[in-house]
Amino acid sequence: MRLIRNNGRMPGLDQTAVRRVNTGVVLRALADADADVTLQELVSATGLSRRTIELILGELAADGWVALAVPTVSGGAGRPAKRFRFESRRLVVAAVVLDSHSAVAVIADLRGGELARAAVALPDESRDPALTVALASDAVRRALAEAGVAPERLAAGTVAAGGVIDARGVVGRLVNAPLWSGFALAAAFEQALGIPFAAENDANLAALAEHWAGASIGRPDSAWLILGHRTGAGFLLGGEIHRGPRGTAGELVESRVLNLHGVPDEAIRSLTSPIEADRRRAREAVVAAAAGDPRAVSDARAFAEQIADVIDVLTWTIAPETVVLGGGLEVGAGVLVPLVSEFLRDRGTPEVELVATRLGGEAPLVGAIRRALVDVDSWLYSAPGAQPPRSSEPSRDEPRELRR
Amino acid sequence: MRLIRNNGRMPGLDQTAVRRVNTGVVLRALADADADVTLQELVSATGLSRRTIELILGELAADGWVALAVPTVSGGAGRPAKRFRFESRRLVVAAVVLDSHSAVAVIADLRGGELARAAVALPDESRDPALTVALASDAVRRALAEAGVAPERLAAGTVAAGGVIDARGVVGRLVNAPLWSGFALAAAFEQALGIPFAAENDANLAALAEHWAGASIGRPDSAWLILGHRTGAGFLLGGEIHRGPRGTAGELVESRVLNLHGVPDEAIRSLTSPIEADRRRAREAVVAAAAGDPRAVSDARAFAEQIADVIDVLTWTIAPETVVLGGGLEVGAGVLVPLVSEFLRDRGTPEVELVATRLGGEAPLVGAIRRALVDVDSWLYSAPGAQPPRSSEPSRDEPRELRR
DNA sequence: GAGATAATGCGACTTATCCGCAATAATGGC
DNA sequence: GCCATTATTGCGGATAAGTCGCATTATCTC
Repeated sequence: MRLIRNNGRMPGLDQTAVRRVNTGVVLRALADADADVTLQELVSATGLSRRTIELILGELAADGWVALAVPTVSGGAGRPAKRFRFESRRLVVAAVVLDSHSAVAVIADLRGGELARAAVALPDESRDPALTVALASDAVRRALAEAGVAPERLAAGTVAAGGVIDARGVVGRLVNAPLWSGFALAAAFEQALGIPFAAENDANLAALAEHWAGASIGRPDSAWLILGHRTGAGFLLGGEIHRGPRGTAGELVESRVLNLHGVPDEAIRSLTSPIEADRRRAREAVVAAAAGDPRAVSDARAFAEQIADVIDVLTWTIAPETVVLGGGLEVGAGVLVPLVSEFLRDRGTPEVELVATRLGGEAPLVGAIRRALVDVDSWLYSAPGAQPPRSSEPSRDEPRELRR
Repeated sequence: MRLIRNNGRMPGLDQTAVRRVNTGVVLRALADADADVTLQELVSATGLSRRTIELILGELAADGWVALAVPTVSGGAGRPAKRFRFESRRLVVAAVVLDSHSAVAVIADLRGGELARAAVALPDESRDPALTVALASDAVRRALAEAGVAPERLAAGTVAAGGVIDARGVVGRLVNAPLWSGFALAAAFEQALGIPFAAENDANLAALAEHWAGASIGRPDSAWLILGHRTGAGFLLGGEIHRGPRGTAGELVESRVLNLHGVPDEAIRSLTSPIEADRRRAREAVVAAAAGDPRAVSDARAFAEQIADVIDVLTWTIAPETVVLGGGLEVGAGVLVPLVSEFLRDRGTPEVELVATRLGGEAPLVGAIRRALVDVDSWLYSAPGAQPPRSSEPSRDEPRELRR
């Protein structure tokens, strides 16, 4: 007699849910604080009573999430308040960035701070997914060792790569690497490292990074755009990556209608080239355009017009509030932004904020860190019904109230 | 000493929050049930104990949200269970659809069922926003009276209109109606009727409607598309309307890059015309194409190619899982869908589900009902920290535990 | 060293959930 | 028609977790 549908909807709550949520709220407040905090500060931040916070802190301290800070020198009169410190290395995450020639692995703490980094060259053009994952996983382990963190503390990871990657971390099509098509990239890293792993398009992660700690802070609807030698976009909607059901969102270069393939040979387009010599020539073209050299200005205008066309299309579809020029374009932003804005005005495109990346080439890596942290957050901080990671529990003395 | 940021994050919970949430869970289970339900059924649907549900039902009944159903004839042995009925008319919502010639107002109950409808002709081409709102509000009041519902029970409303409308219900640009530019449409209805009102683009509401009760059920990432005489799209991402910060998402016709203005004169394009004679000719063209008439087939192919081009662009940006052909196109779906699919294959566009509207011309209206219900849901069913409507409380005996 | 000040530690009270027993109201066989 | 069977109801009591407030404690200032 199934008269009532309850398709995965929220189940009823009991008191223990309250404690679960409140524990998360307190932990989050601690993690977000700039410095060690007092009970009073937690009271005003969470709205909970001091007594409750006291009890929760007791449990958190017993499980190693917080520690009493050294009895710092106090300011005013009265009994000095205890200060509590969030143990941001209680767990760490891994970020991996793959390109055709190398892999970089970074270990970061729960606040996103980088603890260690390791790089590895990938066999020239071998393009073997399994080998790549093996080498990159080794790099993660080396970085972990260098950071001096026990492997059990590694809670989650994210790998950034080019091309179409769907929500389950399966590669759709990698430019120039047919062997990767259909490869379960995220699952391969999960297998190799024994922790939950996500795989995401690098432009999407760059967009996430800029929103977290870059040029689009406070702009939850933004796009990260690269054009020229490479072409792609990453979209953030409501602060979350928008990849679409098959991961195709952002791979503008694949559209034969938009036709961004036929790349003319203006030097300025090579700002996004992976080859240093090309990039140097492109930078020279930017300087020349800035100086008013007619040929360089004409080239820059042609490039800017193509950028404006793409932004116009984005405005009537994805409708970002902000567009971040990334992947090398930031070098030419001084010349390009005014030109692009002019073309947009000509087309009657509604105003869009146009800014240059602030994270530069680090953007995909920073985004991968952030992405992994979001995964951890989802089970670490409250959220009734959240699930702890599947593979390996980070530690035996996991706090009970966070377990289920 | 603001060391802790708590920018609108979730505050701590106390026990009353549990009751608030559980009350909402029970109410939602009641509302979602197909028929009157027993306590046992609520237990299995919510996971709460019978005792708790009993207490909550007592409060809900006292406040008029549920009633004891007639002691229906029972089936098996044992004491027959009481059956509870959700009072779906405890509150109602209003949906208004504006086009250039008329306004339609509908009153619907909390399950979305239509209770009454009223229409009004708008003065020919007068295009006065204030007058339009006044006439449409009168239609709402007439429908309310016809439904026999006390005005205090009207909880929220939504108005559907063409053009760019931002998240606060301000009109950006209405095709052929410059007087409307910048008009605060939602606020005008709020003023006139004294209840929270939303204003949304009609294509966006159509997309919402198809997902709720039409062709894209179970497809939270979908697009509703219309091309030809009229051109526009509505996007649903994660089950919610995606309009972009300025409401520009979906107004593809505005893009000079996509250039969907220059409408050739193939008869089949007039499927989306507001003029009945044009539509009849278009339907004849569809029949002719289906019969193999060379000229008609050629026209249909040209139209299908343009549709395919738009879908290709959407795939690499919005990336819908499903595209619903609406606003008259459903008539030609039999002819158009295969042709569009063929063009998409040619372009290498990843597979997209392509379906015809199931709600037809009612889609924007149904979407407006749904949109208003979503507003009500947000404060009616649980959600700690939810706000009741601003303007007029629906009734004096509002349940206490739902108030704050 | 005394007073002022602010944080801590803890007991008492409240809210809301869950558990389980006894009472209740139908059905159906004899 | 009566009684056993059965599922539901009604309600008292235990438990979890949050709030309030008083007495205590630790530090600074004069």
